[in-house]
Amino acid sequence: MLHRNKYGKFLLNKKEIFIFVGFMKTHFRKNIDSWRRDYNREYFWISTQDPYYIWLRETMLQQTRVNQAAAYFNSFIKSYPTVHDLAAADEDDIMKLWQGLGYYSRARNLHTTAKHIVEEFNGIFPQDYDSLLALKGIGDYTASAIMSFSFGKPYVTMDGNVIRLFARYFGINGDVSRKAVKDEILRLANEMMHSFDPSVFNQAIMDFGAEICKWRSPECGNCPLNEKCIAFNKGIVDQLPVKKKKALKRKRYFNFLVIRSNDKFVIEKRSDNDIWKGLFQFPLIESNKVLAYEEIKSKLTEELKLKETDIKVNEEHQEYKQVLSHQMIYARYWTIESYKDYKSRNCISVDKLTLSLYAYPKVIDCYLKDNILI
DNA sequence: AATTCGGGGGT
DNA sequence: ACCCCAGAATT
Repeated sequence: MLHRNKYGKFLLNKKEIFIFVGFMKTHFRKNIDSWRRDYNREYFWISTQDPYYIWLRETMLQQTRVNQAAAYFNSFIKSYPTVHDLAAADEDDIMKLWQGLGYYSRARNLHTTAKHIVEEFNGIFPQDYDSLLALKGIGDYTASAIMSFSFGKPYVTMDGNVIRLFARYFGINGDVSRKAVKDEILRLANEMMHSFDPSVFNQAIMDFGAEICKWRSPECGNCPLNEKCIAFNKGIVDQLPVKKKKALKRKRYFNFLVIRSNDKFVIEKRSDNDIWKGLFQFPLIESNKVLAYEEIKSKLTEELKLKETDIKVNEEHQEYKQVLSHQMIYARYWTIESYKDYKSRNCISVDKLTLSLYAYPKVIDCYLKDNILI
């Protein structure tokens, strides 16, 4: 059935491909079904089809491991048991509860969409894909998750696990960051789902990707799909899926000014379209290199308009490094004794005892825990 | 299509 | 070091 073309690749005519893929589909469906029947993954969240819970859970799981999101999910449903509670919440409180989970636009979009559902839809989630997709923070994956897990409709949740599983099983060697390649995988997955319970199928393929068809050291030896898995039979499992290399990280130097007078501290909310939008920090001077003591002192008068007679700057050598997906943050801290209340930029003055009520990025939270709140 | 949004964890 | 993670929004 298989013969080679002049490039050495296997070539099939249309009819042969149809039959070949048909065999693979039957094999996949049969074996993924028997696998998931024996499989029992422990989940930390309650078993439910409530779209509010599904939406919240799937939003937290975007680019986030199950184990990392679980505790956050539980604290959210405790503080905000319904979409009405979330809609009525103070955004700073939501951010505080989200602190540490990352991708903070998710938390802001969560609030926006909760308010939208309460005000426009009387608290009822829309039950069609396009209406869900139109909501802030809901993309293809999350819309499909709500459609299948809450409403039992046949939409494939094509996450990283599913892309990896299908790229390997069908030996797809196109760059999976390209839309055409993802569309092809989605088409195959949709055919596979046919006549399955959509929620069972989605759960099965995502669990399978996470537990068996793992990125590194996948369990091909025990894999119930290995008989027809193209990547396995060609010995190229570790080469799939194909993805473009990541860009280099930008380096940024953050000089935080810990301004205190008596037991008051100055913090400000990040509002630019930049990392950590909506979180609080100490007043910041950013630079493209490490700044020396004298340079900091001159910037204080320039950028923060602090008078030298009103302050006393203490040298601080501690540095925290924070690695993000696209940036390296080198954070330094300068303690400043201020003899007057500092009021400038969008700063607020906060008592030491209430500092912990605000949401901070990790570099600030760690500094507070190590040096202030001890 | 490419880039940018965190932070934790595996290899 | 490097890459991934139950992705989405923006440019």
